[in-house]
Amino acid sequence: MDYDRQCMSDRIRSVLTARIFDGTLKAGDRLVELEIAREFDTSQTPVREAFRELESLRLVDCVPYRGTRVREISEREMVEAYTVRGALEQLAAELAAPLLQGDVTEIRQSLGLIHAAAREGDIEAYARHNMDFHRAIVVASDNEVLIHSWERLAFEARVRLHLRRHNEPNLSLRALEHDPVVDALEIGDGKTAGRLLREHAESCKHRWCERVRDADSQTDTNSPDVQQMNASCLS
Amino acid sequence: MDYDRQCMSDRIRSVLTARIFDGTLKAGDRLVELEIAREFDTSQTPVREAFRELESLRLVDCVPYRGTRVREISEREMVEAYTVRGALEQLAAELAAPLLQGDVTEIRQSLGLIHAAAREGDIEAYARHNMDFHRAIVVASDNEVLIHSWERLAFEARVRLHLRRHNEPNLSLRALEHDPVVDALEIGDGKTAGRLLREHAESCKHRWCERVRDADSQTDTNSPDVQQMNASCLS
DNA sequence: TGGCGAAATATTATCGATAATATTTCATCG
DNA sequence: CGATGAAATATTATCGATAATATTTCGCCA
Repeated sequence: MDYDRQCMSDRIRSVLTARIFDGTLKAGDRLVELEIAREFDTSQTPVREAFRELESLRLVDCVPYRGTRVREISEREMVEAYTVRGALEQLAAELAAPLLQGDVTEIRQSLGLIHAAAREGDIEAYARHNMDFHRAIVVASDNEVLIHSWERLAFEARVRLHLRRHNEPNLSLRALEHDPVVDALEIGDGKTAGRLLREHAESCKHRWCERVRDADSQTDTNSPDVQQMNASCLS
Repeated sequence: MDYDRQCMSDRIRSVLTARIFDGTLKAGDRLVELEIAREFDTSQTPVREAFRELESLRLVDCVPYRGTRVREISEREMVEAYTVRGALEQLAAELAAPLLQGDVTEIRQSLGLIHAAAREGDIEAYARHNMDFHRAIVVASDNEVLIHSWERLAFEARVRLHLRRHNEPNLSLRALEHDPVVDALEIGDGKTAGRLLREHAESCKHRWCERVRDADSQTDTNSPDVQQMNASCLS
């Protein structure tokens, strides 16, 4: 049997997800069912199903009889997500440390790629490898529910949003925060690794807040709205 | 405008959710689209949309061209969920404590109802008020992302499953674990409240594990499969 | 008797059309 | 002019039917 079978609705969902992640679809953009149906040369039905899934991933908002739009990610939600992420990754590190038994080769490999991307100033690559790094730790916890909860934060979108906000002045400096985490995991010290990861999340959050404040004060007179800000970030 | 508008698919979703929670639909049960469509006197389309939402709530499993079933909740997943729940509620307490400013009236009210239900041996009421208690703390964190992550654990189903596993020998004793949490919150000690909540989740997890072990050793010869176990628990 | 494969059956995935609802346009009136 | 509301338009929600796929039944043969 063909288990890789893909329904039309699944294809549509992945394409739309990718577009939201890569910024082709910006926060607030309207998604019209028949338009997308035409694009995929299909009927309305699979498009609607795709929308429902995107909605439960919190990537879009559906309002009955009024349509579907790419969800705004408010500054507040961003901060909240960092907080939750910190707690989940702390737990992940604590669970992962005894399971890894000192074998952090995979995680250290991601770390190497992070540093390389930082040196070259490649923001896209940095974001990707950064996600891989954090995901590797979460997956190492071997707790499916935790992995699922973490994935649902859809941090990928948020990380890219974050890095594009302004050109990160010092990507390499930021990358260095990851090193002691791996060192702690290697010697099986989950508590320390967890604490460091949580602090890392907090420091990312604070950097984000500072930037938003800076950006707001610059454009204070004519554009104080978060909605606009997010739209431009994702583009 | 009528913002309470309910689509057919939403109605179907809520009814099916309720049936899964209250045990009318048991783990493993098949859900046939046209059967449900007939029952609600509607077409297949809204039923399918409802299924998609239930799937993203992890209440059912959909396999392309093979149908939809109520999801099994394995023993392992149960344990994993307790672990994640502990971490999320710990964070919630830490965030909530400074915001509550000593006002724990609502939380203490839930606690009273928990004790009352425990005294009367009313398992349904205990489960309900227990959820209200924990939710009240999570909501008090005022972190939407955290609240959402916690709700998604769909702990309601799991708590009922847990309590019905066998008649809880001492509901009142168990209820007492909640009291020091509220005391800590009242004096603004979020760290302690959080630690206690996490320990509470751990102790629930361990009680659960012991029971599963007991039940397994009893029926060891003819029914060692978790699948069957969960099915009967939900009934 | 038991395994194999083709028809029969059951069910899901998708379609094209229509009903229900929201939004826009625009003529009318004060 | 600006407000108002009815028609026109756009879009979503649902329908009934069909195509695609999986499962079952059952006759056939070794």
